[in-house]
Amino acid sequence: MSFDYLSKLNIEQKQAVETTEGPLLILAGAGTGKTRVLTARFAHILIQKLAWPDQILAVTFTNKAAREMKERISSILGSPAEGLWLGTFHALCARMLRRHADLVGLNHNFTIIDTDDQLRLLKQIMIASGINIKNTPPAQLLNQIQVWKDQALLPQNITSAHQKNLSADYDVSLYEAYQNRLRDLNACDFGDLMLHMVTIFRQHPEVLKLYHKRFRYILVDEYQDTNTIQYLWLRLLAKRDNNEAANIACVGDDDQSIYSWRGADIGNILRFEKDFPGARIVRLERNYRSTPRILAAAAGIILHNEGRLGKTLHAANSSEEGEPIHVISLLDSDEESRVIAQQIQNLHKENNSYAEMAVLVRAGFQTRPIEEALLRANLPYQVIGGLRFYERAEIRDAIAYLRSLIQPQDDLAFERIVNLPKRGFGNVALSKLRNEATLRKNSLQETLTQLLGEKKLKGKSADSLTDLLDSFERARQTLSKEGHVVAAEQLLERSGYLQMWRDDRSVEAPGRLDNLHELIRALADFPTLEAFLEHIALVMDSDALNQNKERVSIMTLHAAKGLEFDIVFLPGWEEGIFPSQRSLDEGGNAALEEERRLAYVGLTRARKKAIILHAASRRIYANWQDSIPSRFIEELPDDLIKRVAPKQRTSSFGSSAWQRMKFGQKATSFNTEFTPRASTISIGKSVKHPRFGEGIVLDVDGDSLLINFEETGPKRILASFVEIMK
DNA sequence: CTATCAGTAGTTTTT
DNA sequence: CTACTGATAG
Repeated sequence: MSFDYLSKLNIEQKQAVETTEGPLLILAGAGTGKTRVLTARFAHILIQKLAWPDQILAVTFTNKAAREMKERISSILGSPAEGLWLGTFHALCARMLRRHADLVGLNHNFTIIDTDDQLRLLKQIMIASGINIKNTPPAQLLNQIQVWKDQALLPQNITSAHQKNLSADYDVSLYEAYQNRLRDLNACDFGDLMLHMVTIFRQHPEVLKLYHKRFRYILVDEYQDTNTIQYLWLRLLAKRDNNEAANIACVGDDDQSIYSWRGADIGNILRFEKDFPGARIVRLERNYRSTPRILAAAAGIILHNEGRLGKTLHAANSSEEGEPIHVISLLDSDEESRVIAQQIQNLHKENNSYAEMAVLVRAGFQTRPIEEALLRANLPYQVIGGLRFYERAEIRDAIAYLRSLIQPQDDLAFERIVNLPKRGFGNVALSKLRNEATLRKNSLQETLTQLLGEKKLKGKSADSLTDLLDSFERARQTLSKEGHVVAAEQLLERSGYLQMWRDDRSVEAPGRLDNLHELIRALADFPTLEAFLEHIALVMDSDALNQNKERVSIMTLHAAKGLEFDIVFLPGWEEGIFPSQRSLDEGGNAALEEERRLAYVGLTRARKKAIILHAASRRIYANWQDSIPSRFIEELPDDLIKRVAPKQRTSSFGSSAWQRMKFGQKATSFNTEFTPRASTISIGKSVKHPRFGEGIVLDVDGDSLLINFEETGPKRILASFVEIMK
């Protein structure tokens, strides 16, 4: 057998692959071939026959990473990799929990509920215990419960020390009540998937032993992002009774730990050698992605952090230094967006593909002005992140219908759709039904069926509810006869849910209908509704669809981790924005270091070119705010950057703000083709825009024109994007 | 029960 | 500015 997976590896990578026995920490810097090593290691263990496929546990954080790994393993092996224990922490825990559910009082077919359901449930519990929801928001407690769960804390483990972030109005008994209610509903929230498994491992050593026997090798991706419970879960699985060294290999990069606010504990990776005595450490420092200049700039920033394991990236292909990092200083945030659009346009003319450019922002609100600028310049873009397919309201509604169909006792799902479309059954009636259901110790759906049978409900609402229940009944029959796809479609149709959107005259309605049809289509990819629901509960990503599109990507720095682009724009490098004020206020120096790691992540996304921008004045919501350049700009080594500033303008723009800019005096002439043509354009002229068509100029403000378009009405457009008509 | 309005808050979010 | 929530009127 000759599998050519080792020859492509460098010496450190090879070492990481071939050191199969004992604990191993692979410190893999950005762009050093981490995924390649992980998959090669996996394949190596199989090919050397050190273990069977089902004796390796491979854990990732994202479904995307799991999918990628699976594909690459298959391609090394030359056959599809089946039966692997490869997946996200949550997916793997769900798989285990289905086998041992009874040990925590659940049935094996438990439902995994989403955030909406969690909140609704907790709200009900709080109202039931007479708490004023207005003063004590359920969301706050829910958040705390999640934090507790991430720390592996059960209700009985909560002490006053764990509650100091929470007002006294939130009693711990609420957490207990929430857990009890979940158990009664045969449901789990996301945190429970891990919490229950850790609980089971701790209370039932015989179960843990099963997995000890099974897993000979453990691989963990993104170890720097593990939180306490994930760490405990791993340690329980890795540490054996006889103190024999576990074959656990963790890959991570302490410099890319950016999720502490979600409970990720950078200490886990820093502590690795202590946790696993005799651990070996392999550093991957050869970067195959970026130019030496970009790497040096990133290094210059991250050097300011303390408490690192220490690691320096070297460019593997260092024949050319590469371009300096551009730092563009601008007057205001509007100009920032315009310059980004302008530069994208220029770079595209120089044969750079849109798909190889990305704009990485610190926070979501920064995307809108950039989107607008790209839209005006008629440049193709996509915003990554935001609402994912399965988070859209109509999809969640449809899912609630499907859950109610196969699990009539799923009250949370039923509540969501009982009055959707409107069936004259609002909050008042719903809480009456809830009370009645509690009395009868029955599900909402069953209780409603009984009440209708007893003729306890009358009028229009009784009719439409009878219709609803009838739709469920018929769909259940269809399910057994014609399969789940037909049944699902029939249910959504007969219940009037699809019609509700057809009747909706809003602009979003057609899109929502499309999504619903897409959902029905996707059902065919799964053998059963149960399999489909499990998939969407755990595999909520949909970015597999968006690849290879010839578009500029706009996303947050967090969302960009793991991705790479030729050219990366980094706007908003201003104190208060990046580093984020809120972060600094709440987390002090630790938070500043995390912000700095974010900057490091941002820069190392770029292969060839990184462009940092900052503005002296930024529009935040309604008003303008002055801002000074980010300290991270000052931390960049001077010889690696090139400062670029627009021409000093004579227009009415705030020159006082400009004066306050730290780099104002250094500002050189703006050297891109950013040429306002306002001089030739005046009020009353007819102009033509590639996207909006023809219009009349109503107002001129510098290079920004107010144009009344024939088709779309007045819009603000950059002068360079329109043509003057004779 | 539903529609409308006023008031409020507004980092990051792999599952 | 806007998107979401809760209270109030119809």
